[in-house]
Amino acid sequence: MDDTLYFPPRELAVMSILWRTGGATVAEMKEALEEPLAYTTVLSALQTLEEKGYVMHESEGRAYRYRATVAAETAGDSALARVRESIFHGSAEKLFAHFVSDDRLSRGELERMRRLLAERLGEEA
Amino acid sequence: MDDTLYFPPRELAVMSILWRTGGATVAEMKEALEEPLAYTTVLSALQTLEEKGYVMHESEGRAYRYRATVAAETAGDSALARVRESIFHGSAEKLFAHFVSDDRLSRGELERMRRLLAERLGEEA
DNA sequence: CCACATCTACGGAAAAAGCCGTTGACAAAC
DNA sequence: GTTTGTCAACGGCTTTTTCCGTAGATGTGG
Repeated sequence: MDDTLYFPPRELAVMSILWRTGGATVAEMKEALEEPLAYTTVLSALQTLEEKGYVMHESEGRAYRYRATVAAETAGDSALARVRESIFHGSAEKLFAHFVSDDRLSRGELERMRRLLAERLGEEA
Repeated sequence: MDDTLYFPPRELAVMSILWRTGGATVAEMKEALEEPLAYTTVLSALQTLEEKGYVMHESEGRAYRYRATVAAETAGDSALARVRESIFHGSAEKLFAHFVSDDRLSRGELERMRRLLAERLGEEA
């Protein structure tokens, strides 16, 4: 079993909306997507994802409501591991260093991160 | 100009080796890749990447030596932004929280991260 | 009942990604 | 000089991804 979750760009965009909303009909999905796509294009994407097992659907009135079957956190694990491995030479610290060097991070964000890290270090005592 | 760098799985594996080594011939690349691929398969991957402008080559003896034209850090920016956007609802803190919750992080790693973060917060004074 | 809107299923085209065999160039080994 | 090994170029095939039109089902308003 390969636990490596991988989503190509468009499929990731679809999953992203499912994670945000908790579930969506095709029409809602089409609306939520940045790019204007045909209705059937959106449906196809969802059906492809369903075939792969990353999505399921249930009837809601006359339409289907689609939901993710994998948690965003799980996908996050996989994605971060891949980024660490492939781009930061397997080093979590390198990834972290690069992550916090981003100018766009506000002081508030950084301080909340510090608090989180302190808690994480504390709990380990 | 679309500054979004995206590498499908195999191409990412190739880029990863170029970032690690600083450059590689086809034979070296073939050797370095996990999976056993035909020589021409590896060459094709490099040529595809070159066509996209992510890689260049120079002659070295009778062979070519390939190098990345994009820095790993640049690809890292792009990848982390995508992960943050798509999976962690655009929140750097959520990404961070998830990142540090990983059990496999050692105390030493966590402490070095704390130091990095402290420096980052200090320099902003 | 009929037109209209909304929905899924199905099929298929086009492009990207992945994979490799064959070919011909070239040099080193014999 | 001929064989052998290593190299890049090229073309071709398969699978995956992306995209959409058509068809058929079903409900709604007139």
